[in-house]
Amino acid sequence: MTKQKILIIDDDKELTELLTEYLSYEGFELEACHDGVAGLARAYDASFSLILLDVMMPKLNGFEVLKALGGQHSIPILMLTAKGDNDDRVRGLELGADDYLAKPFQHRELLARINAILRRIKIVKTNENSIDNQQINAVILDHATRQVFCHQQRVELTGTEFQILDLLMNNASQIVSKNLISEQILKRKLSAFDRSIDMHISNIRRKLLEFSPSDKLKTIRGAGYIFLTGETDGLNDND
Amino acid sequence: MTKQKILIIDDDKELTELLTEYLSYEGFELEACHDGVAGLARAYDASFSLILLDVMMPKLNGFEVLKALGGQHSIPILMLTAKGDNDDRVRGLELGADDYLAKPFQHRELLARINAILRRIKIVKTNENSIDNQQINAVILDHATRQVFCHQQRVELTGTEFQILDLLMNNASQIVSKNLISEQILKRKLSAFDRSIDMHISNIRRKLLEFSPSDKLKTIRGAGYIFLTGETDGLNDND
DNA sequence: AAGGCAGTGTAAAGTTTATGTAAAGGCTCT
DNA sequence: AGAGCCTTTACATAAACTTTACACTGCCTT
Repeated sequence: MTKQKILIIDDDKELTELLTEYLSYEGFELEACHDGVAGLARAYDASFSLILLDVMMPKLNGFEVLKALGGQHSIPILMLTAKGDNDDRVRGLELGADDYLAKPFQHRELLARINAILRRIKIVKTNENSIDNQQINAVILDHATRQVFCHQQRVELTGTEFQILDLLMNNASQIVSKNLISEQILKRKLSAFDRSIDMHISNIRRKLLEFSPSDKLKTIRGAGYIFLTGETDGLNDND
Repeated sequence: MTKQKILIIDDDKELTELLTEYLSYEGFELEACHDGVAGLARAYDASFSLILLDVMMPKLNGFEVLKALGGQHSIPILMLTAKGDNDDRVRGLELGADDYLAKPFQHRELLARINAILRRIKIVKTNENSIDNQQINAVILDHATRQVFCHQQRVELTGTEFQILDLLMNNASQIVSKNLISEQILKRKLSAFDRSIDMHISNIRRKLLEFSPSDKLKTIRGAGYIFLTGETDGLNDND
């Protein structure tokens, strides 16, 4: 997966530099704004995974930024503040912040809180997309018995092949990157010349094609693979 | 919506009663367990929306319960503890807790934190089910499947072309410089006689024109390109 | 107004990179 | 040791990207 981007909105440049260095080291991509107005403008960029928002700032303070974004903002917000009193925390949370950390804080705690928020989002997204026993495009995947059928005929898949097909079917019609497959199924980072995934895909393709005339796995060069739903969803390139 | 259920795991019966009363009043349905083993057993009931987990408990402490549930548990967990020290908090968060609140706490802060977690989950679920497409000037860009449509017809773009079009559409009606395109998409500085961007633009133009009579990419000599919105936004000088 | 120049459009050639797959190698379990 | 599975190697192929080359366009200079 690509690096997750974090937006820091804080007028303390020394702090933003420190955090940028620390969080970059932890694998995030950082961008800093030094006042509320600039920060608010950037906060609409959906490519950010999380926003670190200071309360005390020139032009527009943290609470005002929160209000402007509205309670339903889709990017999670972690508030940072010098004042750590209870009412302040509650106010921030009620205005839509996801968490609240009082300065000074230890970097490790900030990281843990960031990860907690991102982890929860990831879990929710994963659960939202997974179904237990599904049939798509003549392929049936039975989790209980770990069997796969294609056009009512049994297909013999290995464990890894089953998991990859499962992942692809859970995200049918959507691109699934090799990177994701590697991390989710093979439990390792995808390294430069690793061809394992290509091989597994190749094998799944071959086995499914034994019982079906059409290739159900579409390659998106440079991006990943898609399990085709079979409805003419615009994915077939010859209609 | 039906009432959301919260599971409290805490051996302090006085506290659980207080919380039960308070949170019931706030519209939640409560259930309490008074030791780790009983709590762990109930924690697998997916009908709970959230778990309040005490650290200091007989039989199995909060950290052990967390570990047993694993980092990917689908029910969010808010830890409660008498010890509020940093290491403890970080440990809890790293083990999979979503938040951490030190006793004694004000009921209102607990409620705010509970709501913050539940709100985030709701937002993510809502977003996940809504499609993340944008349509401008008869061009639709679908991020999930990485497909592009122009006047309802599929346009085959390469990865780089897709990214450039995405960038341009995200800044529709605004000038996007070649420099920016080069740095954002091609990940390199734009050098003197580099014509790559011109080529990509040319290809995107050609592909879109197959399905549309009007050119959607306007060249601003010496400055960059603009994705036209189609409304007469003052950018079209000849139609 | 003519000429020159830098920026742009695009076809075509050249280069790089990603992918498909057979085959060999290696690991693990029995 | 054998079977089964996963990974690596190797090579062919296809796709994408960049460079080259030349025509054209708009703008500035003279």
